[in-house]
Amino acid sequence: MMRESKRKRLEAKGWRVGSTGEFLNLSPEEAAYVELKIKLASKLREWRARRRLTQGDLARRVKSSQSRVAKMEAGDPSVSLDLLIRTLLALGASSREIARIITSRRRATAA
Amino acid sequence: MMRESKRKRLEAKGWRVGSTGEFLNLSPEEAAYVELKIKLASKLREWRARRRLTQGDLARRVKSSQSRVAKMEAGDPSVSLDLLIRTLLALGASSREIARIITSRRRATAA
DNA sequence: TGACGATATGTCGGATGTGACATATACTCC
DNA sequence: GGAGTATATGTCACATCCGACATATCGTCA
Repeated sequence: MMRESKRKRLEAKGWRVGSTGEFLNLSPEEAAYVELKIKLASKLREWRARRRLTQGDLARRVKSSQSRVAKMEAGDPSVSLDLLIRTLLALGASSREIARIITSRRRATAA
Repeated sequence: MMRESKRKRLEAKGWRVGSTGEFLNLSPEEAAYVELKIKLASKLREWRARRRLTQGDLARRVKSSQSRVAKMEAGDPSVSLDLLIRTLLALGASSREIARIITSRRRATAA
């Protein structure tokens, strides 16, 4: 399956700003994939912020590294849905909560 | 993150039969991960069966191969959540539908 | 200003995942 | 029994992902 090729063009910049660029040349499923990732990513950051943990703390908890956590929270292309979901599960999220995250409407990022 | 190590012991056989072996030595999040995978996997098979497509047909549609589709539908350890979700998205599933699958209660496999 | 703590970005070696192919198994229908 | 079609299983080369490390950027406090 393709995907990463097109993704690359994205990460050059942008796509965190608006509403996840359908205005860019993403196929519907690519857009949906990125949307999903961003939702999980920002939920993860939210979770961590609420408990006032540093990325390093969180990393230790799920046996990862600070840099990878940063990438997770940024929805970096090098992070898979798989890792995001496993991480949330490792933090005790239930499948119901995961589902809620997935259906949630994404709140505007910054102003 | 560990995971695959333990998983290996599973695939020797079993784990498709009962209720996804908490009776095996899986940590809660590992169990949840496998559960999730199985739900998506069986939904995929269901989707395909309903349209009376062969695995080969489906594979062509999502640019994969018959064997990988078989593995996806079997929830094989070599298949990531990522691939399962991307495939469902590629088949036109909405995030809402994905979420529904995730929360769904799994029906008994065979008798 | 500088020092400090937190987060971001870049890179790399090794681990996992992926499509493809070969082959095995299963199930008709003749 | 064989032929034909579908699905399962094993393997492999190549791609992608991962944790780790180094380093850069940012924010705050003195």
